[in-house]
Amino acid sequence: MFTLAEENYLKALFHLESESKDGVSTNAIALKLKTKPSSATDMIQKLAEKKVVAYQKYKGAFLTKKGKLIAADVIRKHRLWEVFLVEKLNFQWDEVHDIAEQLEHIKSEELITRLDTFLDHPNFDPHGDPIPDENGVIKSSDKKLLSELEENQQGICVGVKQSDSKYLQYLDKLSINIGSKIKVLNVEEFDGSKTIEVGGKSYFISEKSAQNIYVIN
Amino acid sequence: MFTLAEENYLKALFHLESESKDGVSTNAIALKLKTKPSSATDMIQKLAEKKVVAYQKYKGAFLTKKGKLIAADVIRKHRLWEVFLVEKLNFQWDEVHDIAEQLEHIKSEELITRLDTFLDHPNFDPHGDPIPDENGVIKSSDKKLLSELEENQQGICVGVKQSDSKYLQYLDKLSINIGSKIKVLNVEEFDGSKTIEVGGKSYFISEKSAQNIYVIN
DNA sequence: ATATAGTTTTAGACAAGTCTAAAAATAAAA
DNA sequence: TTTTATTTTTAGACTTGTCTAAAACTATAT
Repeated sequence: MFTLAEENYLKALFHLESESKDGVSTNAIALKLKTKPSSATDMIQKLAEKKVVAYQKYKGAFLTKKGKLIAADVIRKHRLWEVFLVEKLNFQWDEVHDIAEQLEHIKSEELITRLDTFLDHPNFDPHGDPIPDENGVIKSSDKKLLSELEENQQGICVGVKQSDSKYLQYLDKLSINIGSKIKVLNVEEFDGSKTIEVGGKSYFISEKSAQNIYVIN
Repeated sequence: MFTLAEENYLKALFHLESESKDGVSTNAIALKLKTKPSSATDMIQKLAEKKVVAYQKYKGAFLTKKGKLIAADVIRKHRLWEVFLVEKLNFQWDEVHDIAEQLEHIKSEELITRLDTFLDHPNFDPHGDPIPDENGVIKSSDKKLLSELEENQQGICVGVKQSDSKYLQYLDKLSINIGSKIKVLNVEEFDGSKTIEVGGKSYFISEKSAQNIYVIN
């Protein structure tokens, strides 16, 4: 069983690993977790003893297979709770992170199994990030930007890149939501703006705006 | 802001106060929280400094007005989460306590407000215990046992006293659930057994069984 | 009223997780 | 290749919440 602090370190390591090829420096971890490098060193050494992290002094750390599983499980919980908060409690996409950060540490396999079922086994969280399955496997997603779609292509909205309230309200006007099917009817060559179809109606969207919306297709 | 441990002490105190007129002994608190009396003393002293507990050495402790509010809030969260677990995730009444024990410490006013709305502002948890409102006020409940009802009286099931799986399955057969309207058609004098009407059908229930079901009317 | 039993508090220790300050190792620059 | 700068680790201290053992208080019984 892992403590809250341990889980947070594993999660941070998981995210940092995917960004940098080499081992992750204790400094980078400290930065991510808003703590001091000395604290990170302490914890990484502890996690190394527990065999969830591989670590050599001054050489950085990375997750072992076991560590990756635990981290993926925490991330799974986090993202499932985010879906719950948005879909069921009507939070906006940008309001849920801090709450999910707490909920992800609730200990109960059964709870997550049932939550997953209740939410109808979602594959993506409200930010468009994939939700690992029960075995920690992350479906390699075809997540791309709406701006990358060409004429007559379509995709399902899985999230947004940056999400401030005003922008979300704008999306509401276009009836774009998670799960919305978006079809590109027309692309304007000179500025990349698009005409799209959402829910039977057509709308106009600028290239800049389309670069902020994630879709899978 | 109160820590998880502090919240648990306040909650324990809240429950213990309602059982005994005098101040609550540190021993009783330790017993309830499965810790040692010395630990309880330490914590009570700390809470006294924070003005949420009134405490005199060797004389026991009780909650101040402020302490009561905080305790009621934790209990509110606990019970709302229990309703969620049972009504939405289909847990059984006896499986939810430990999970709610964790969920009750999640910090977010907004979350609880929305959860309350999502659950349609329930007044009772699955065990029939009343849910304090946003101001910590507990509706004085008319909770009684089904066995106390007389002929032609009726009540709404708000929970059970003891709940093992087998018993819950038995209740399912009688289509008794939280919120079920139960009408007493007939009471057998010599053994207290009853004929009741639930959902348009009539069933037979023993006195012993009726003593296990909470209703309000 | 005094000895005894039971309860409650204090004192000191420990584990987890953090911090600061100083030492050690690595990387960069002259 | 030295020197200098930067990164990383160690050492020691602090906080929270717990514990054990001992001391202080209260209640009980003779």
